[in-house]
Amino acid sequence: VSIQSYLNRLLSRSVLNDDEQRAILALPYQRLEVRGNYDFVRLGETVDHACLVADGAVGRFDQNMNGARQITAIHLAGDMADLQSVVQPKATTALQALSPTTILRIPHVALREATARFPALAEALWRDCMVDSGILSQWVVNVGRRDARARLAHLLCEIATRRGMGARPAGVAFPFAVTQAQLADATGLTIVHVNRVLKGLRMDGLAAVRRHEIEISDWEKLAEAGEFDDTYLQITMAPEDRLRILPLD
Amino acid sequence: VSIQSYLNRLLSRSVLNDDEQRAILALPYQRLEVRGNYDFVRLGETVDHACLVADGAVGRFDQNMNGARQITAIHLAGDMADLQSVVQPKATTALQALSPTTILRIPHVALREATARFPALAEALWRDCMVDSGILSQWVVNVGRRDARARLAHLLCEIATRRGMGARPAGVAFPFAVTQAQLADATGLTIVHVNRVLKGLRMDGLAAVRRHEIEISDWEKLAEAGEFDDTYLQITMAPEDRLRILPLD
DNA sequence: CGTGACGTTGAAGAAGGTCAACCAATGTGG
DNA sequence: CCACATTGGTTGACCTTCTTCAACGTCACG
Repeated sequence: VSIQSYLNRLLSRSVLNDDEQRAILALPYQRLEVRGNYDFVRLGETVDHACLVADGAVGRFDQNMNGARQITAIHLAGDMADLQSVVQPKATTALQALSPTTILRIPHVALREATARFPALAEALWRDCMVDSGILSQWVVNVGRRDARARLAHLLCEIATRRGMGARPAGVAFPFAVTQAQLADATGLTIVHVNRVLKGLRMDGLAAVRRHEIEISDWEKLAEAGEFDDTYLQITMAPEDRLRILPLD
Repeated sequence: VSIQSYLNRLLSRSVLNDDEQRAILALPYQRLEVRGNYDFVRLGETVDHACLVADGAVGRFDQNMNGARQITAIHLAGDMADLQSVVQPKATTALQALSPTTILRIPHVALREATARFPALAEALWRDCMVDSGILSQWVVNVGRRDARARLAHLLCEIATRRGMGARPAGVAFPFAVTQAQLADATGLTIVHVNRVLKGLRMDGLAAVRRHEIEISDWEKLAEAGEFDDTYLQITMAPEDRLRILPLD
């Protein structure tokens, strides 16, 4: 996974001309391998680069004052984990690799040059940030208004859909390394309870989370249990709905 | 409250030159009076204007499939309630007035013209969206990792601080109309439990929520109970920390 | 082949939800 | 100006969900 996949992602929601697309592909970066559970962006740190997840997964970690951790976002391969740092370089949350992860660090300077030269790129990046914001908003609903089983089912559906593995008639399994502790931090539950609820989902034949993969056994039932509706992810946007405010030259 | 207050808000975090400031102040708008509990932006609707809250308060409403409602953001006078609609005109959540509210509707066309002419304005607006996103992120921590008392205390501290009423040594009261049902929707609790917890806060002399005002009796204790730290609001940003990526001409 | 990280299970208790009733304030039509 | 309806606030009794604590199992890796 490289910059091309991020460009594809931008193009799935925004319209960019050839020059603009080339400007994205020409962005310089520095490859960084990060081990699991490592904070590669710390709270309060001022960063001069944005982090594109090339492989693995990244969690955005907040915590309350008793040290109880809360994951407020998960970024998968192809996602820009802290695009907002371009306009807000001081990190308000920490970024931690959930498993061994490859990061492409893209200097802010390069992004700023590109957006200054091509305002439509600024627009596309701003839009990308807003999609993340919409996901965050659903996250609030998830922890605020769903019980444990629905929370976990919803989270699994979201991850599967974002990995392109959602809504299959038959069961699927895809590689994804996540611990029960991380699921607990993402759903606002305790590890013990996550364990019990996962057992329930497994027993009922909805889904199984194993050490290195997630298996969705019955998408229909899982989506129903998690009250999942994928529109908020804005993943399958019809070409005519893709946007550009600025003229195409 | 008018456009000037929104400009002030932008200037508290971004650097804008005179022309850019004038462009903001010159934005056209249409005034709209909205009664409490009225959805003035509905889910799925495509809007062609952004809503600046001139007076009153607005909630961003999501809901799960059982109809349980969750407020994912509260916008106060001086806030732009759906700035993200400029780059994403299809509403992913509903906006509802929490009490009788005055909205200034600013046409997207005007905002787009302004940002196309002055890219630094696009930057400032993008940044403003990201501040809201940071608040949203804390909202996840609030509902995910704090008990009922802390959630309510935190919410009251946030509202007070955003109204410029935070961190006073003596007690203060400020006008703010919110029902216990709305507080329940914002904190992911039930009305009954909100009632009991508010009673506790009142009895312990921390704060009192009345029909038309909120009284903060003891800021110190309330902030402690809510684990409140206002940095995430980015309200008091030193002038030298205010940002501009683009050159100042 | 030990050691640490992760997963699993049981028992007990606390936080919060549910149901149901009642009260207080405001607003409206006759 | 009053009868009545409506909305919002308050309280008690009971029950469910989730947490806490504590122990033990299991897998991977040096």
